[in-house]
Amino acid sequence: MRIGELAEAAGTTAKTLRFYEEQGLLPAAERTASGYRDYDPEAATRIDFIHRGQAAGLTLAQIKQILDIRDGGEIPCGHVRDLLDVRLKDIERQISDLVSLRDNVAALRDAAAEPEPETCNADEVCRYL
Amino acid sequence: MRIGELAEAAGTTAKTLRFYEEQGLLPAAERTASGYRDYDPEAATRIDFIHRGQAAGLTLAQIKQILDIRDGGEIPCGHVRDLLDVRLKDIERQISDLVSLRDNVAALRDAAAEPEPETCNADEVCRYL
DNA sequence: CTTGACCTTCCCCCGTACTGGAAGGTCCAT
DNA sequence: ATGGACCTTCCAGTACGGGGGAAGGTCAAG
Repeated sequence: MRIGELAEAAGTTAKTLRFYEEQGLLPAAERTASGYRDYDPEAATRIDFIHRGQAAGLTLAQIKQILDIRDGGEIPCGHVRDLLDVRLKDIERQISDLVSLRDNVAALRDAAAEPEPETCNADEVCRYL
Repeated sequence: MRIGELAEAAGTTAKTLRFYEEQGLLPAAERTASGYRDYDPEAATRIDFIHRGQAAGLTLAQIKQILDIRDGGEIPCGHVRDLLDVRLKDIERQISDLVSLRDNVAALRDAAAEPEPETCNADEVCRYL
């Protein structure tokens, strides 16, 4: 099948598939006599996997690591678990950072809710920030 | 004072200050006869304000909006409040997105905690993702 | 007078995951 | 044979906040 068909089947674009190939996430496709990429319909499975990885917040580089292990004939379960573990800790850290930020921003906004401009002085630009 | 001194006083780098000037966050400094930027030590206050804005998660473009209002002789309280309001909603959305993601990733990781590689098949790359 | 630290402008580079567009070739139907 | 939809490669740009380094000028100390 051609790149456009595969892209539609996998819910993405031809442009993105060429990009994935360039990044090493998809193997170089076979070519027709005229140079068109000719895909096995099963390639869609691999693209689905990439999408699942993205949904889990993995970067393309991390997804590529998993794919490389699998392509090397090994079973990537262990690495997947490690990546998920690291990713989970990272997400937790992001959440707690954002929660702190939310509290700070909320406090600032509340202070700014009833502004008393006359107490502002130009030196500090805005006393509510 | 020279750009390097100001940078150190404000906890940043000369490079960043030139960048801020280029972006319109800092007014063009006066120049010495030989072309060196010559700052008023009070410029540090403005840089501190930029840092406070960044700490509140505002972009440089948003901080510039506030600065422009202040530089226009108006009081930016209202705009600051609006920006903080929008920022707060955005942070809350990010938090709830991340919480959902955390739950999904945690479930995947737990499933991968005791892998049964024999039940994996190459077609799906990794059944734990 | 020289050395070293500082300054100037300039343009390119980082990561992330694409997207847009130009210039040209191909496939299929009419 | 012609039109339109598709394909190819390559180059550039997006948002964000800077960083790296070259080529050259300047300043103060020794």
